[in-house]
Amino acid sequence: MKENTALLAPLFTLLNEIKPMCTELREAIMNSFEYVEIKKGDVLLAEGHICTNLWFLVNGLLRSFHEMGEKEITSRIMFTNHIVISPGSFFTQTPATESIEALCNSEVATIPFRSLQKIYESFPEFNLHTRIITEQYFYKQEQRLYMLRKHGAKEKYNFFLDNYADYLKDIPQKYIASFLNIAPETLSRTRSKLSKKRE
Amino acid sequence: MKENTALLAPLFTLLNEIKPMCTELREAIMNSFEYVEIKKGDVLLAEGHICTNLWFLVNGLLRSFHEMGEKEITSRIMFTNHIVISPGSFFTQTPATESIEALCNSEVATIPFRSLQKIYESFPEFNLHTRIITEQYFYKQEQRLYMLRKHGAKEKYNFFLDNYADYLKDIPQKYIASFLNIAPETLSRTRSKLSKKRE
DNA sequence: TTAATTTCTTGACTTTTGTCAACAAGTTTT
DNA sequence: AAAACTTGTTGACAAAAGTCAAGAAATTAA
Repeated sequence: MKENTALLAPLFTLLNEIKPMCTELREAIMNSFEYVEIKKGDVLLAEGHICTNLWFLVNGLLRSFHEMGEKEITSRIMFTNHIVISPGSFFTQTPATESIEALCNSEVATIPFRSLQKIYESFPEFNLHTRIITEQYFYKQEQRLYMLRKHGAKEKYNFFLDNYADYLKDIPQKYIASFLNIAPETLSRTRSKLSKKRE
Repeated sequence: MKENTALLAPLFTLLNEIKPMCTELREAIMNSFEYVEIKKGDVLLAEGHICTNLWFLVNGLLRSFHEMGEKEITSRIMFTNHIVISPGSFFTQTPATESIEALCNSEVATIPFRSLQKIYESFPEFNLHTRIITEQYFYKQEQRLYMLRKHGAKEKYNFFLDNYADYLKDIPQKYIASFLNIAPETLSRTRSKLSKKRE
């Protein structure tokens, strides 16, 4: 598990910025994570299953999605250094209403829910770190809500450009469209209008 | 401050269900809250100000909103026993991008950010409680995101009925409309169609 | 590399929702 | 209680986005 040290460095930076952790806690965390390589299209979590693991996305791109009628809605797009769970399912250990899959070959470090609970029991001070992290993700979600309330495909797509520009080429457009809650055709037209303006 | 005992009972029920708290912690919390009565239309937090307080809504109805172009968007509707903050502003103590106001005469118990931090310092175990609560609110927010992705005014309004039926009469329709991200006229028409179907 | 499959683009058309405006119904205020 | 103001309803129309379909472009598989 020594190799975890390097892979999890960004995670530990994050945690130590919140509050430096004692050696024992660091090791407990380190030893609870397992490194996994996943391929494009691999499903980390399938709808109906319990999200028993938390993933730290060491490198790559994931999306969560769920069925809406006949169509598939992309609910989140997660990139390198993201902490990934299906919130409702992980927090309460009940079946997930969404799936999570890899958009490209990715590397993740994963920790089971049970291991995380044991860490909480052994190191109550770790609750501080996860409280802060949850607050941060909470706030990001607020911003996503704000985006969905924007009227106009143009404005929604601009929000996407502002926040996900680096990953633009790696995300199929149909997923971006459903993430923005617009039809793929509408996104296509919006993009072509925007590029004409730039000429 | 004795009277706080009764007013905060629902809050303590919530906290004790997560994990029973020691007497000292209970008292520290109790003594940090201040009881305030607010009137319909009172503004608890104004856009641009820092959200320095957390409120526990003992009784009443609040909404958060922000300007979008020329219009006002209602972002949240909060009722009795809700914990109320402006997330981004409270967590990071930076100016809020939204306002919070009372939709009817309400009673709140309020605790300053600083007092809360002192409690965290004196009782690190309290992080567990707020972590769990943040997780719960996080999940509720996911459901709101799910709602906004629903197509059709009808479906959005039905979501509202499912989740806020009890408060329907106390919330002006124009606020419901902006909460659902539809024009007030559209909501009015949707409602009349629905009531015709029921005949 | 070619064939097969998937994704993206574009056009024509439909549906939904937004906008503006006038009026009705409620609330407040005086 | 009447006047002033706000909120909700309804109609006519405009704008935006969704749907269906066909073909182009790009990916993936053979």
